[in-house]
Parts: sequence; structure tokens; C-alpha cells
Amino acid sequence: MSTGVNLKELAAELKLSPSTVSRALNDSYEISEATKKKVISMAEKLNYQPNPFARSLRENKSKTIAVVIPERMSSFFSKVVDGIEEITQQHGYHLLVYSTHEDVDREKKIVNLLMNGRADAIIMSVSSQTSDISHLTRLHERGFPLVFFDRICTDIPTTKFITNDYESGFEGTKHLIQQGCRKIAFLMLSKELSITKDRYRGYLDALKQAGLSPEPQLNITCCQEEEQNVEAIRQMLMSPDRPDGILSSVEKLALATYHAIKRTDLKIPDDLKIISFFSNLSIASLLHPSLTTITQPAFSIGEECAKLLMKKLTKPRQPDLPNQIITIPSKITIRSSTIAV
Amino acid sequence: MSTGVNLKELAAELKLSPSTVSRALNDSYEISEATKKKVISMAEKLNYQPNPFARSLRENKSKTIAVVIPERMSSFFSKVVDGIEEITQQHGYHLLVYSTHEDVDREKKIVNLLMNGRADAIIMSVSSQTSDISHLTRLHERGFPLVFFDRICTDIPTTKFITNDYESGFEGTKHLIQQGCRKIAFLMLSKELSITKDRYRGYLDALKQAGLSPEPQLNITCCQEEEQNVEAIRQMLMSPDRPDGILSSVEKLALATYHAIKRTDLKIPDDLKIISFFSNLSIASLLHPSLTTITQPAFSIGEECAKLLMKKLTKPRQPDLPNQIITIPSKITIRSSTIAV
DNA sequence: TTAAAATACGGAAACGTTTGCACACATTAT
DNA sequence: ATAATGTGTGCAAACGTTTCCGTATTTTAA
Repeated sequence: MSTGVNLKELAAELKLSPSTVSRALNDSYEISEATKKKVISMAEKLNYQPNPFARSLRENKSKTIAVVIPERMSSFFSKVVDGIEEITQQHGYHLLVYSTHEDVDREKKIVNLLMNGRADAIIMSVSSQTSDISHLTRLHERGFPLVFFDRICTDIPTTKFITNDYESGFEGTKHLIQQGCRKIAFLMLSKELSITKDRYRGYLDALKQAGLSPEPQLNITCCQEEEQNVEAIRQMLMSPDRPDGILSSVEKLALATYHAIKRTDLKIPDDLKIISFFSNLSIASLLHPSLTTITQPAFSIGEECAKLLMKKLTKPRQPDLPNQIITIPSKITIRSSTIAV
Repeated sequence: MSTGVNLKELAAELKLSPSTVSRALNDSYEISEATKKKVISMAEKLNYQPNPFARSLRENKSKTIAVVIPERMSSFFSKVVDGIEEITQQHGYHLLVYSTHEDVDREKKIVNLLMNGRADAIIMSVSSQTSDISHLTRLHERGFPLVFFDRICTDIPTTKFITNDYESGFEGTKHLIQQGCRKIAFLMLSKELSITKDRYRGYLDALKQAGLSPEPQLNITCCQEEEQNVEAIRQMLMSPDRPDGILSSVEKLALATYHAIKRTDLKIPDDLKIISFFSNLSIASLLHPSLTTITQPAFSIGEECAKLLMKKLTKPRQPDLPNQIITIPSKITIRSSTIAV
């Protein structure tokens, strides 16, 4: 890799000092318009590209944001990253993207690697296994800019972006009840997760409001193996006190439910109605029957995270990221899977 | 962001010179075991993290790989990136991930940004718009390590990883013919793309072998708007000489076909059989009827790209990446969408 | 006309590493 | 005994920027 021309060589070519050339390129007021022009045109001619590491070393910032997500194969997270990239690219920032694969040990390793300053900030959604958050508090206590979205750490005093999970859980459940469901199951990733807790509270409150009581055997927690999830759901569907409705707080488990039901004689929505948090709208309407969804504004979430960080990182003297939760509402789209027969 | 302790401070604490400490941490043979131990334990105690930029500047390498893909919301590309990460992480490398959004202008900008050495290599799959490849040849001519996968640039003499696209196109078409299809449509992303060309050749040869002739109105090229794709396919399905089989070389267009057919009275597989390149197996079997797929080994492709690069970058004096195409076979899974009635 | 201020630039330090070289001391060979 | 070798460590340069100073020249103010 032949590295191109550097500042010193460019300066020599121009018979100027490196400092002058640097200032000219950075549009300093100290340099006359005439020399600025000369420098810029020569820089273009020689295709001068400043060395990012020299600059990072000197300026102590990397123009890089780290994004840490639990998995890549998810329309939700893909869209969030797209949203982040949309904004950061406008500011010349680069994106390091890491997947934890829902593994808290990998999450810890990644976060620890990021403590050396390779990135100027982190945008993340924690893994479903994450309950000990010492690796994240340490990061935050060092003053490292950290933003959470969706799966947040409530205890870390920074800015978090979420959707109206409680309301969505509540409305989703209420919708099922209105469509005649009386035994509603709740599918989740992990009890630890912020989103699970909020959605579950909404679910419980909707049940209570309808005079229904939650039944413990109707809660299913996701594991990493798809086949096991499908089997667990099938078991539930085969049991004598099977549910007549499902609120899935995870895309993956809605799909698993569709798989499971293919292994039974039951029909959606006749025997079982289902509503799910789901981001892949194209797929939702192609499922058979089409799936009623709660869709989070993934792209906007990414954009908002990035906008906040760009403000913090590119403006001169910005305060710390405020300890607040910003809520962007989801949207419920009713399709065939919850239509009363 | 309070940067932690640096080498000089660590050395001062140990009453050693920075050079000795550096060598000790890098396990140099010149340093005695005794001091190594002392240095390492003190480094851990003070939580010393070497500054990556100082190191990159000095060593002229970044321990970073850039991955450039056409879109994030694709199970294929997501899995490829997962595969890449799996390998690179073992070697302590980081991943900058960029999406071109199928836009060649964005692709050019990204590639040009990467010329300054921010990444040690690029792994990429070109956008569907890419026909002028000067930005990529320039990169390669400068000696920048560049690896292509799936959507490759044949003219750039480096290593490319693809699947057996010709055979897959051939076998997929042959399968449709065996199931009774006589008018087979071909759906593609763009005629420029390497994968399109190969798959199309396979398609043509299979038609010829069966004594069928290709019909130009049965070729559909994808555009960026999903609705337009659906409409174009619907039009084709409504025309008097509509196809009785479809080979889709893109996941997106298979889904569009399912959408389109919902707007007609036609039934899969009775009136139309369809086979598609498709990476999301869970979805393929949930579609109604389930979709016959040609699945590319996405994760392995990512792993192979990364393995090759890691060898090149981490071993001392490696030759340039050889100009060769490495083929990893896809797998055809027959499901309901192509079952003869 | 002279002092003060503004303008335009150069020299050199600094960011935090790694590494070529020098060197002091201990060990071994002659 | 001296010379040659080996071992462990320190000094200083280098990577390519940015920026604090200093300074020579020109412009403005008195």
C-alpha cells in the first residue's frame, strides 16, 4: 500500500512550510486567500489525503462512532444502523459496527476494546443476557459518550431512545382482548431486558383492566436455538389450557409461532390470534395469514441517536449527554392474524 | 473523555524507560522475564490501554477492515458480515461497515474516503448501479488489498469469492422445466452485475437444452421502489403471454412476486412456479406456499474473505492477493412453490 | 514620522507509540 | 589477562498532523 503524498511533501512542492499548508487546508483566518487557493489546487492535483491517524493522535478524536447491536440479521437493527449512518456520514464520521450475538461476554470484550479511544462514542442496544452492567457503568463514568436505544440500561445516567413500549404492550393486548381472546400468552427475549419489562407491564395492565389474570405457563422466554423456540411454543399450543392469543415482543418468536402452528391443526386467527413487535413490514403482510404488527420507527431511532451525538461531538463546548429517556411512538398495523372470526 | 494512563506514565511508575515497557508489553526477546512480569502486572493494575492511533501512525496499519455492501437489510449480506466478523475478531481486527444503498455515487465516495489508510483492506460487493469501476481500479492499482464477494468486478485482478451462479441458474431453470414450466421469466437486479450475467447464462442454457427460447418480455429488472417492482411483476402476470415459471435472482423480487400474485387470481404453484436465490431460510419456509430456494453459503463466504485477508495482513511478507475466483457452491432446497400439480 | 496593530507565514513542540542504535555490565572464549 | 560475545536497558528518532509561539513585513493610528 503506497501511501500517497503527505503534508510535508505537499509543502515542499509549494515552497511553503507544513504549518502554513495545514492552516490553508483547514481554512484558517491567518492565511491569505491567494495562498489558500494555491494550496488547495496543489493538494487536489497531488491528491493529498490527510492521514487520519496522525490527525486523531493530535486532536484526540477519531471521527468514528461504534455501534453495538445484539444481532445483524434483524430488520430492526439493520434499519437503526442505516439511520445512524445517514446522519453520521453527513458529518464525515465512520461507523464501527459490532454484533454481540446476544452474548454478554462478547459484549464485555467489545466494550472493553472500545475504551482505548478508537471510537468517540458508542451507540448500543444491550444483549438479552446483559444483567451485570459494570462494563458499561465503567465506560460511562470515564466520561465516554454513550447512548442507548431500545434495549437500554436504565441505571446509567445518559440519554436513551426507546419506543412507547408500555403503551404498545397495553394496546396490543387490548386489541387481542377486543378480538375475543381470553387466554393471552406473552413471548419474550429475556426477563432482564428493559423492553421486556415495559411491554410486559402493558400486557399485565391490559389483562387486569379486562378482568383477566395472567397465567405463568403462558410466558415463554426465547433461547438462541430457533428449533427449541418452535418446540416450546408448539408444546404450549398443544397443552389443554392453550392460549387463544399471543403477544410476541420479539420478531423471531412471531416467526417461531408461525412455524409451530404449522405443526398443529390449529389455525390463525380462528384458534389463535397473534400480534407481534415486527419491523419487516414486507414480510409481515406476506405471512399467511398476514401478521398484525407493532412497528418501531427503527430508522428514526437511529437518526435521533446520531443527531444527538453529532451535536455533542461536533459543536465546541457541549454538556454531557443528559440523563433522559426519549420516546418515539411505534405504530400498530392490524392485519389478518388478529381478525375475529 | 479522560484518556487513561499512557506508556510514559506507566514507565515512570515502574522506573523504567518507555522503550523497555513497550518491548516488555510486546513480549520482545530483549527483555528479561522478571521485568516483563512486573510491567505486565503494573499495566493491568493501571489499566493501561495503548493508544490505537499512535500505534497505527507508527506502524502504518490500522487493524481495521472496511466492509462495503449494497444494503444492510438483507439476510445474505448480514450473514456475510457476521462471517467476516467471526474471523477478524479473532485477530483483533475491527470492522468499518458501509452501505452504498445500491448507489454508485455513494460507493465512490466511500471508496475514496478509504484511500487514506483508515482501513487496511476492503471487502466489498458492488452496487447494482456500478458499471464504471475506475474508483476501484485506482484503489487496486495503489496496492490497496481488495477482495470482492458475490457481486464482483471481473476486470480487477484480485481474489473474488462467488457461488456457482451459472450452475445455480441452470439447475434452477432446469428444475422449473422438469416441473412443467414452458415460459420462464427471469428477474434480476441489473444487467451489469456479475451475478446477473452468470445466472442468466445458466438460465439461457437450460432453456436452450430444453428447446425453449427466451422471451424478452419475460425479463424484469429491479428498481429501488418496492411498489414499482410489484406492479411490474403484476403487469407481466396479467399479460396474455404470462410466464408459468419464475427464476428470481434476487431475494427482494421473489417477495415482490408473492406480493404481486396476491393482487391476481393466480395461484402458486398451480399457475406459476417460482424459485429464487434466497438467504432467509426461516422466511422461505413460512411463505405461502413455501418457497423453493437457492441458498448461498453467506456466512462461509464472509469467513473465507476474512481468512484470506487475515493471512495477507498478519503474516510477515505475503504476496499480493492472487487474481482468482473462488467458488463456493449454493444449495437448492425444493419446497412447495415449484411442486408440479 | 513613529509607534502600534494587523497580516501572513515559519519553526518547533506535541500527541503516544515503536524501534534502531548505543551502552553498561556480565559471561564466556582465547 | 584480554577480547569477544551476550544480555538487559535507555536515548532519541520517526510516523503525519495541528497549533503555540515568534517574527518579518505591511498597514493603521497618533
